[in-house]
Amino acid sequence: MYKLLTQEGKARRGDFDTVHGTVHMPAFMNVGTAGAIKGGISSIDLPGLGCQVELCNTYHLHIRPGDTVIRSLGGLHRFMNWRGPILTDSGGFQVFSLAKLRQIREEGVTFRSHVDGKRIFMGPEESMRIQSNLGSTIAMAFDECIENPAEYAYTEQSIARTTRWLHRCKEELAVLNARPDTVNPRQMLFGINQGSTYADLRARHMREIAELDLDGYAIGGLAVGEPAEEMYRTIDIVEPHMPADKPRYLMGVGTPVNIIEAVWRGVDLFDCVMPSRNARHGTLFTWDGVRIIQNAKYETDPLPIDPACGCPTCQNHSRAYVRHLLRAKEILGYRLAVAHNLFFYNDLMARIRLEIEGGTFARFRDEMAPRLDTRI
RNA sequence: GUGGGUGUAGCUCAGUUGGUUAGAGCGCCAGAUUGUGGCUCUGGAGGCCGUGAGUUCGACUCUCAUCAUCCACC
Repeated sequence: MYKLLTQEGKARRGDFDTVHGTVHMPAFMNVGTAGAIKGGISSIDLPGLGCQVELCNTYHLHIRPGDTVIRSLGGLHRFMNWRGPILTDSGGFQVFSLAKLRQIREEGVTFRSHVDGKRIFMGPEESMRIQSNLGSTIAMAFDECIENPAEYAYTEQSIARTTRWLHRCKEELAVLNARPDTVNPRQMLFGINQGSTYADLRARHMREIAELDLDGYAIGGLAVGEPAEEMYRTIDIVEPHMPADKPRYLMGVGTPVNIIEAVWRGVDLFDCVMPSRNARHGTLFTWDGVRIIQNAKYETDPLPIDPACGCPTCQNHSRAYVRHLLRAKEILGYRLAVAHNLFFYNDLMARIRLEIEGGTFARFRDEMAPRLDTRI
Protein backbone atom coordinates (compact mmCIF):
# COMPACT_ATOMS: atom_id res chain seq x y z
CA MET A 1 0.00 0.00 0.00
CA TYR A 2 3.00 2.31 0.60
CA LYS A 3 5.08 2.68 -2.55
CA LEU A 4 8.52 4.25 -2.17
CA LEU A 5 9.15 6.27 -5.33
CA THR A 6 12.38 8.13 -4.67
CA GLN A 7 14.79 8.46 -1.80
CA GLU A 8 17.39 11.09 -1.05
CA GLY A 9 19.46 10.00 1.88
CA LYS A 10 16.82 8.94 4.39
CA ALA A 11 14.20 11.34 3.02
CA ARG A 12 11.43 9.40 1.31
CA ARG A 13 9.10 10.36 -1.50
CA GLY A 14 6.31 7.79 -1.61
CA ASP A 15 2.63 7.22 -2.36
CA PHE A 16 0.24 5.66 0.10
CA ASP A 17 -2.94 4.11 -1.31
CA THR A 18 -6.09 4.10 0.77
CA VAL A 19 -9.76 3.42 0.04
CA HIS A 20 -10.28 7.18 0.08
CA GLY A 21 -7.49 8.01 -2.35
CA THR A 22 -3.72 8.15 -2.63
CA VAL A 23 -1.69 10.26 -0.22
CA HIS A 24 1.46 11.77 -1.67
CA MET A 25 4.13 11.69 1.00
CA PRO A 26 5.73 13.40 2.80
CA ALA A 27 2.36 14.88 3.75
CA PHE A 28 0.85 17.09 6.40
CA MET A 29 -2.53 16.22 7.91
CA ASN A 30 -4.77 19.18 8.61
CA VAL A 31 -6.19 19.00 12.12
CA GLY A 32 -9.99 19.14 12.40
CA THR A 33 -10.46 17.92 15.93
CA ALA A 34 -14.25 17.97 16.21
CA GLY A 35 -14.98 17.34 12.55
CA ALA A 36 -13.90 20.75 11.26
CA ILE A 37 -10.73 22.76 11.05
CA LYS A 38 -11.07 25.60 13.53
CA GLY A 39 -11.46 29.00 11.95
CA GLY A 40 -14.43 28.40 9.74
CA ILE A 41 -12.76 26.15 7.17
CA SER A 42 -15.23 23.86 5.43
CA SER A 43 -14.44 20.52 3.80
CA ILE A 44 -15.23 22.14 0.48
CA ASP A 45 -12.32 24.57 1.06
CA LEU A 46 -9.79 21.81 1.63
CA PRO A 47 -8.82 20.96 -1.98
CA GLY A 48 -8.10 24.64 -2.60
CA LEU A 49 -5.78 24.65 0.39
CA GLY A 50 -3.87 21.62 -0.87
CA CYS A 51 -5.12 19.43 1.96
CA GLN A 52 -4.72 15.70 1.34
CA VAL A 53 -5.70 14.23 4.69
CA GLU A 54 -7.82 15.55 7.52
CA LEU A 55 -7.24 14.47 11.09
CA CYS A 56 -10.18 14.16 13.47
CA ASN A 57 -10.39 13.24 17.07
CA THR A 58 -11.91 10.11 18.58
CA TYR A 59 -12.21 11.61 22.04
CA HIS A 60 -13.96 14.81 20.98
CA LEU A 61 -16.36 13.18 18.52
CA HIS A 62 -17.22 10.46 21.03
CA ILE A 63 -18.23 13.08 23.57
CA ARG A 64 -20.00 15.28 21.02
CA PRO A 65 -22.06 14.53 18.95
CA GLY A 66 -21.34 10.85 19.73
CA ASP A 67 -19.83 8.23 17.41
CA THR A 68 -23.13 6.36 17.17
CA VAL A 69 -24.80 9.52 15.88
CA ILE A 70 -22.13 9.86 13.20
CA ARG A 71 -22.42 6.18 12.35
CA SER A 72 -26.17 6.54 11.90
CA LEU A 73 -25.49 9.28 9.37
CA GLY A 74 -23.22 7.05 7.31
CA GLY A 75 -19.89 7.74 9.00
CA LEU A 76 -17.55 10.65 9.35
CA HIS A 77 -16.88 11.10 5.61
CA ARG A 78 -20.53 11.66 4.82
CA PHE A 79 -21.09 13.65 8.00
CA MET A 80 -18.33 16.12 7.07
CA ASN A 81 -18.79 15.79 3.31
CA TRP A 82 -15.11 15.01 2.80
CA ARG A 83 -14.21 12.23 0.41
CA GLY A 84 -10.48 12.18 1.03
CA PRO A 85 -8.57 10.23 3.66
CA ILE A 86 -9.31 10.83 7.35
CA LEU A 87 -7.06 9.77 10.19
CA THR A 88 -8.62 9.57 13.61
CA ASP A 89 -6.50 10.01 16.68
CA SER A 90 -7.23 7.39 19.31
CA GLY A 91 -7.90 9.51 22.37
CA GLY A 92 -4.69 8.44 24.07
CA PHE A 93 -3.19 11.89 23.88
CA GLN A 94 -6.30 13.65 25.16
CA VAL A 95 -6.25 11.47 28.24
CA PHE A 96 -2.72 12.68 28.81
CA SER A 97 -3.17 16.30 27.80
CA LEU A 98 -6.55 17.54 28.87
CA ALA A 99 -8.38 15.06 31.06
CA LYS A 100 -7.92 15.61 34.75
CA LEU A 101 -8.22 12.94 37.40
CA ARG A 102 -7.24 10.17 35.05
CA GLN A 103 -6.67 6.68 36.34
CA ILE A 104 -4.68 4.23 34.23
CA ARG A 105 -5.24 0.51 34.64
CA GLU A 106 -4.50 -2.54 32.51
CA GLU A 107 -8.03 -2.47 31.04
CA GLY A 108 -7.85 1.18 30.04
CA VAL A 109 -8.19 4.70 31.37
CA THR A 110 -10.88 6.40 33.41
CA PHE A 111 -11.06 10.16 33.15
CA ARG A 112 -13.48 13.04 33.11
CA SER A 113 -15.05 14.73 30.12
CA HIS A 114 -13.87 18.30 29.59
CA VAL A 115 -17.39 19.18 28.43
CA ASP A 116 -19.54 18.13 31.36
CA GLY A 117 -17.20 16.43 33.83
CA LYS A 118 -18.79 13.05 33.24
CA ARG A 119 -16.69 10.00 34.05
CA ILE A 120 -15.56 8.20 30.90
CA PHE A 121 -13.79 4.88 30.46
CA MET A 122 -11.71 4.25 27.38
CA GLY A 123 -9.51 1.29 26.59
CA PRO A 124 -8.18 -0.23 23.36
CA GLU A 125 -11.50 -1.90 22.51
CA GLU A 126 -13.57 1.25 23.22
CA SER A 127 -11.24 3.37 21.11
CA MET A 128 -11.43 0.91 18.20
CA ARG A 129 -15.22 0.68 18.40
CA ILE A 130 -15.55 4.45 18.32
CA GLN A 131 -13.12 4.80 15.43
CA SER A 132 -14.92 2.00 13.59
CA ASN A 133 -18.21 3.83 14.05
CA LEU A 134 -16.59 6.94 12.65
CA GLY A 135 -15.33 4.89 9.71
CA SER A 136 -12.10 6.83 9.31
CA THR A 137 -9.53 5.75 6.75
CA ILE A 138 -6.86 5.21 9.39
CA ALA A 139 -7.43 4.43 13.05
CA MET A 140 -4.67 5.12 15.55
CA ALA A 141 -3.83 2.66 18.28
CA PHE A 142 -4.82 3.51 21.83
CA ASP A 143 -1.58 4.27 23.64
CA GLU A 144 -0.26 6.04 26.68
CA CYS A 145 1.51 9.26 25.83
CA ILE A 146 4.09 9.45 28.59
CA GLU A 147 4.77 12.80 30.20
CA ASN A 148 8.14 14.45 29.84
CA PRO A 149 10.31 13.98 31.79
CA ALA A 150 9.50 10.42 32.85
CA GLU A 151 11.20 7.89 35.10
CA TYR A 152 12.96 5.04 33.33
CA ALA A 153 11.16 2.37 35.32
CA TYR A 154 7.75 3.89 34.67
CA THR A 155 8.51 4.29 30.96
CA GLU A 156 9.56 0.65 30.66
CA GLN A 157 6.36 -0.47 32.35
CA SER A 158 4.25 1.88 30.24
CA ILE A 159 5.58 0.82 26.84
CA ALA A 160 5.00 -2.83 27.75
CA ARG A 161 1.37 -1.96 28.44
CA THR A 162 1.09 0.09 25.27
CA THR A 163 2.29 -2.98 23.34
CA ARG A 164 -0.32 -5.17 25.05
CA TRP A 165 -2.94 -2.53 24.24
CA LEU A 166 -1.78 -2.58 20.62
CA HIS A 167 -2.42 -6.33 20.35
CA ARG A 168 -5.91 -5.75 21.70
CA CYS A 169 -6.48 -2.90 19.21
CA LYS A 170 -5.46 -5.09 16.29
CA GLU A 171 -7.68 -7.98 17.37
CA GLU A 172 -10.67 -5.75 18.05
CA LEU A 173 -10.38 -3.87 14.76
CA ALA A 174 -10.16 -7.17 12.84
CA VAL A 175 -13.45 -8.23 14.43
CA LEU A 176 -15.08 -4.86 13.70
CA ASN A 177 -13.86 -4.76 10.09
CA ALA A 178 -15.32 -8.23 9.50
CA ARG A 179 -18.82 -7.16 10.50
CA PRO A 180 -21.28 -6.92 7.58
CA ASP A 181 -22.57 -3.51 8.63
CA THR A 182 -19.26 -1.84 9.37
CA VAL A 183 -18.83 1.71 8.00
CA ASN A 184 -15.36 1.17 6.53
CA PRO A 185 -14.48 -2.54 6.30
CA ARG A 186 -10.96 -1.67 5.14
CA GLN A 187 -10.12 0.64 8.01
CA MET A 188 -6.38 0.65 8.62
CA LEU A 189 -4.49 0.66 11.92
CA PHE A 190 -1.29 2.51 12.81
CA GLY A 191 0.76 1.56 15.87
CA ILE A 192 2.46 4.14 18.06
CA ASN A 193 6.00 4.05 19.37
CA GLN A 194 6.70 5.37 22.86
CA GLY A 195 9.63 5.26 25.25
CA SER A 196 10.15 8.85 26.33
CA THR A 197 13.73 9.91 25.58
CA TYR A 198 15.37 6.58 26.49
CA ALA A 199 17.15 5.24 23.42
CA ASP A 200 17.04 1.56 24.38
CA LEU A 201 13.35 1.66 25.29
CA ARG A 202 12.42 3.55 22.10
CA ALA A 203 14.27 1.00 19.94
CA ARG A 204 12.95 -2.00 21.85
CA HIS A 205 9.36 -0.79 21.67
CA MET A 206 9.62 -0.03 17.96
CA ARG A 207 10.94 -3.53 17.22
CA GLU A 208 8.13 -5.05 19.27
CA ILE A 209 5.31 -3.25 17.52
CA ALA A 210 6.87 -3.67 14.05
CA GLU A 211 6.25 -7.40 14.43
CA LEU A 212 2.50 -6.83 14.33
CA ASP A 213 2.68 -5.90 10.64
CA LEU A 214 0.33 -2.93 10.87
CA ASP A 215 -0.55 -0.48 8.07
CA GLY A 216 1.74 2.23 9.38
CA TYR A 217 3.75 3.33 12.37
CA ALA A 218 3.85 6.51 14.36
CA ILE A 219 6.36 8.05 16.71
CA GLY A 220 4.45 9.49 19.65
CA GLY A 221 5.36 11.24 22.86
CA LEU A 222 7.59 13.84 21.22
CA ALA A 223 7.26 17.62 21.07
CA VAL A 224 6.02 17.51 24.64
CA GLY A 225 8.50 20.01 26.00
CA GLU A 226 11.85 18.43 25.20
CA PRO A 227 14.43 20.40 23.15
CA ALA A 228 14.21 19.97 19.36
CA GLU A 229 17.64 18.32 19.28
CA GLU A 230 16.40 15.61 21.60
CA MET A 231 13.41 15.04 19.32
CA TYR A 232 15.69 14.68 16.29
CA ARG A 233 17.95 12.33 18.20
CA THR A 234 14.96 10.17 19.14
CA ILE A 235 13.83 9.98 15.51
CA ASP A 236 17.35 8.89 14.55
CA ILE A 237 17.16 6.13 17.13
CA VAL A 238 13.71 4.84 16.17
CA GLU A 239 13.83 5.17 12.37
CA PRO A 240 16.14 2.22 11.61
CA HIS A 241 13.65 -0.07 13.34
CA MET A 242 10.61 1.18 11.39
CA PRO A 243 9.44 -0.98 8.47
CA ALA A 244 10.59 0.57 5.19
CA ASP A 245 7.42 -0.43 3.37
CA LYS A 246 5.05 1.41 5.73
CA PRO A 247 4.35 5.09 6.28
CA ARG A 248 6.11 6.70 9.25
CA TYR A 249 4.11 9.31 11.10
CA LEU A 250 5.57 11.80 13.61
CA MET A 251 2.66 12.79 15.80
CA GLY A 252 1.97 16.38 16.70
CA VAL A 253 4.95 17.93 14.88
CA GLY A 254 5.64 20.72 14.29
CA THR A 255 7.24 23.91 13.02
CA PRO A 256 8.23 24.05 9.33
CA VAL A 257 11.83 23.47 10.37
CA ASN A 258 10.86 20.52 12.60
CA ILE A 259 9.11 18.98 9.61
CA ILE A 260 12.06 19.48 7.24
CA GLU A 261 14.40 17.97 9.83
CA ALA A 262 12.10 15.01 10.40
CA VAL A 263 11.65 14.33 6.67
CA TRP A 264 15.44 14.43 6.42
CA ARG A 265 15.47 11.65 9.02
CA GLY A 266 12.95 9.47 7.19
CA VAL A 267 9.49 10.58 8.37
CA ASP A 268 6.55 10.63 5.90
CA LEU A 269 3.57 12.03 7.73
CA PHE A 270 2.82 14.86 10.15
CA ASP A 271 0.02 16.60 11.93
CA CYS A 272 0.08 19.67 14.09
CA VAL A 273 -2.26 22.27 15.54
CA MET A 274 0.40 24.90 15.02
CA PRO A 275 -0.71 26.31 11.64
CA SER A 276 -4.33 26.71 12.74
CA ARG A 277 -3.79 27.73 16.36
CA ASN A 278 -1.03 30.16 15.54
CA ALA A 279 -3.14 31.63 12.74
CA ARG A 280 -5.95 32.34 15.18
CA HIS A 281 -3.43 34.06 17.42
CA GLY A 282 -1.98 36.08 14.55
CA THR A 283 1.26 34.22 13.83
CA LEU A 284 1.53 33.52 10.11
CA PHE A 285 4.06 31.37 8.26
CA THR A 286 5.71 32.64 5.08
CA TRP A 287 8.62 31.63 2.83
CA ASP A 288 10.59 34.50 4.37
CA GLY A 289 9.92 33.52 7.96
CA VAL A 290 7.28 33.96 10.63
CA ARG A 291 5.16 37.10 10.51
CA ILE A 292 3.20 38.34 13.53
CA ILE A 293 0.46 40.05 11.60
CA GLN A 294 -1.03 41.99 14.51
CA ASN A 295 2.15 44.05 14.92
CA ALA A 296 1.67 47.80 14.54
CA LYS A 297 3.94 47.95 11.50
CA TYR A 298 1.27 46.23 9.38
CA GLU A 299 -1.44 48.80 10.13
CA THR A 300 -1.23 50.38 6.66
CA ASP A 301 0.58 47.59 4.76
CA PRO A 302 -1.22 46.92 1.44
CA LEU A 303 0.89 43.86 0.48
CA PRO A 304 -0.33 40.27 0.85
CA ILE A 305 0.85 38.26 3.87
CA ASP A 306 3.39 36.53 1.60
CA PRO A 307 3.86 37.87 -1.95
CA ALA A 308 5.20 34.42 -2.93
CA CYS A 309 2.07 32.64 -1.68
CA GLY A 310 -0.74 31.39 -3.92
CA CYS A 311 -3.37 30.96 -1.20
CA PRO A 312 -6.85 32.52 -1.47
CA THR A 313 -6.02 35.00 1.28
CA CYS A 314 -2.82 36.26 -0.33
CA GLN A 315 -4.50 36.39 -3.74
CA ASN A 316 -7.21 38.71 -2.45
CA HIS A 317 -6.38 40.52 0.77
CA SER A 318 -3.75 42.74 2.38
CA ARG A 319 -1.76 42.42 5.59
CA ALA A 320 -3.54 45.53 6.88
CA TYR A 321 -6.95 43.95 6.31
CA VAL A 322 -6.09 40.61 7.93
CA ARG A 323 -4.50 42.46 10.86
CA HIS A 324 -7.60 44.58 11.32
CA LEU A 325 -9.98 41.60 11.18
CA LEU A 326 -7.97 39.61 13.73
CA ARG A 327 -7.80 42.56 16.10
CA ALA A 328 -11.53 43.08 15.71
CA LYS A 329 -12.00 39.35 16.34
CA GLU A 330 -13.99 39.05 13.12
CA ILE A 331 -14.68 35.45 12.13
CA LEU A 332 -13.39 36.20 8.63
CA GLY A 333 -10.03 37.17 10.15
CA TYR A 334 -9.62 33.69 11.64
CA ARG A 335 -10.72 32.09 8.41
CA LEU A 336 -8.32 34.07 6.21
CA ALA A 337 -5.40 33.52 8.59
CA VAL A 338 -6.03 29.78 9.04
CA ALA A 339 -6.49 29.30 5.28
CA HIS A 340 -3.15 30.95 4.67
CA ASN A 341 -1.24 28.89 7.23
CA LEU A 342 -2.75 25.60 6.07
CA PHE A 343 -2.00 26.43 2.46
CA PHE A 344 1.55 27.25 3.48
CA TYR A 345 2.04 23.95 5.31
CA ASN A 346 0.57 21.93 2.43
CA ASP A 347 2.62 23.96 -0.03
CA LEU A 348 5.74 23.30 2.05
CA MET A 349 5.06 19.54 1.81
CA ALA A 350 4.53 19.77 -1.96
CA ARG A 351 7.83 21.60 -2.24
CA ILE A 352 9.58 18.99 -0.10
CA ARG A 353 8.21 16.23 -2.38
CA LEU A 354 9.51 18.07 -5.44
CA GLU A 355 12.93 18.59 -3.89
CA ILE A 356 13.26 14.90 -3.01
CA GLU A 357 12.18 13.92 -6.50
CA GLY A 358 14.82 16.23 -7.93
CA GLY A 359 17.49 15.08 -5.51
CA THR A 360 17.88 18.62 -4.17
CA PHE A 361 16.31 18.23 -0.75
CA ALA A 362 19.64 18.43 1.08
CA ARG A 363 20.35 21.82 -0.46
CA PHE A 364 16.79 22.96 0.19
CA ARG A 365 17.18 22.00 3.85
CA ASP A 366 20.44 23.92 4.22
CA GLU A 367 19.13 27.06 2.57
CA MET A 368 15.52 27.09 3.70
CA ALA A 369 15.55 25.85 7.28
CA PRO A 370 17.27 28.89 8.84
CA ARG A 371 15.06 31.26 6.89
CA LEU A 372 11.72 29.70 7.79
CA ASP A 373 12.55 29.95 11.48
CA THR A 374 13.24 33.69 11.62
CA ARG A 375 10.79 36.29 12.89
CA ILE A 376 10.18 38.99 10.33
C1' G B 1 -28.50 82.28 38.95
C1' U B 2 -28.98 78.71 43.48
C1' G B 3 -27.88 73.94 45.67
C1' G B 4 -25.40 69.30 45.18
C1' G B 5 -22.03 65.65 42.84
C1' U B 6 -17.60 64.43 40.08
C1' G B 7 -12.43 65.61 38.30
C1' U B 8 -6.62 59.75 39.47
C1' A B 9 -3.30 55.86 32.94
C1' G B 10 -5.97 56.50 26.09
C1' C B 11 -11.23 54.74 28.30
C1' U B 12 -14.25 53.09 32.80
C1' C B 13 -13.07 53.38 37.68
C1' A B 14 -10.46 51.55 42.86
C1' G B 15 -7.46 53.99 46.45
C1' U B 16 -8.21 51.81 53.80
C1' U B 17 -8.70 56.89 60.14
C1' G B 18 -3.19 61.62 55.89
C1' G B 19 2.42 57.46 55.84
C1' U B 20 7.53 54.18 51.54
C1' U B 21 7.87 52.94 44.63
C1' A B 22 -0.60 55.49 43.39
C1' G B 23 -3.61 50.19 41.52
C1' A B 24 -7.41 47.14 38.43
C1' G B 25 -10.18 45.99 34.00
C1' C B 26 -10.30 47.25 28.98
C1' G B 27 -7.23 49.41 25.16
C1' C B 28 -2.14 49.95 23.35
C1' C B 29 3.00 47.63 22.46
C1' A B 30 5.73 43.03 22.29
C1' G B 31 6.32 37.73 22.93
C1' A B 32 4.45 32.60 23.38
C1' U B 33 1.67 28.59 21.06
C1' U B 34 4.02 21.28 18.52
C1' G B 35 -1.22 13.58 18.33
C1' U B 36 -6.27 21.72 19.81
C1' G B 37 -10.68 22.47 26.51
C1' G B 38 -11.07 28.35 19.44
C1' C B 39 -13.70 34.71 23.06
C1' U B 40 -5.90 31.78 25.23
C1' C B 41 -1.40 32.62 28.08
C1' U B 42 3.07 35.73 29.50
C1' G B 43 5.55 40.27 29.69
C1' G B 44 5.92 45.75 28.83
C1' A B 45 4.97 51.00 28.17
C1' G B 46 1.85 54.72 29.98
C1' G B 47 -0.16 59.18 35.72
C1' C B 48 3.34 67.01 38.28
C1' C B 49 -3.81 62.27 41.21
C1' G B 50 -7.89 69.25 36.95
C1' U B 51 -5.06 73.97 38.43
C1' G B 52 -3.18 77.33 42.36
C1' A B 53 -2.44 78.35 47.40
C1' G B 54 -2.64 76.60 52.52
C1' U B 55 -2.46 73.04 57.05
C1' U B 56 1.24 69.14 58.24
C1' C B 57 7.51 66.07 59.49
C1' G B 58 4.51 64.11 55.37
C1' A B 59 -1.42 65.41 51.07
C1' C B 60 -4.61 61.45 45.77
C1' U B 61 -6.63 61.85 50.87
C1' C B 62 -7.85 67.73 55.05
C1' U B 63 -8.99 73.50 54.11
C1' C B 64 -9.71 77.65 50.69
C1' A B 65 -9.88 79.55 45.86
C1' U B 66 -10.32 78.65 40.78
C1' C B 67 -11.43 76.00 36.19
C1' A B 68 -14.04 71.98 33.81
C1' U B 69 -18.12 68.78 33.77
C1' C B 70 -22.80 66.47 35.32
C1' C B 71 -27.56 66.58 37.99
C1' A B 72 -31.64 69.07 40.41
C1' C B 73 -34.24 73.55 41.14
C1' C B 74 -35.36 78.71 39.74
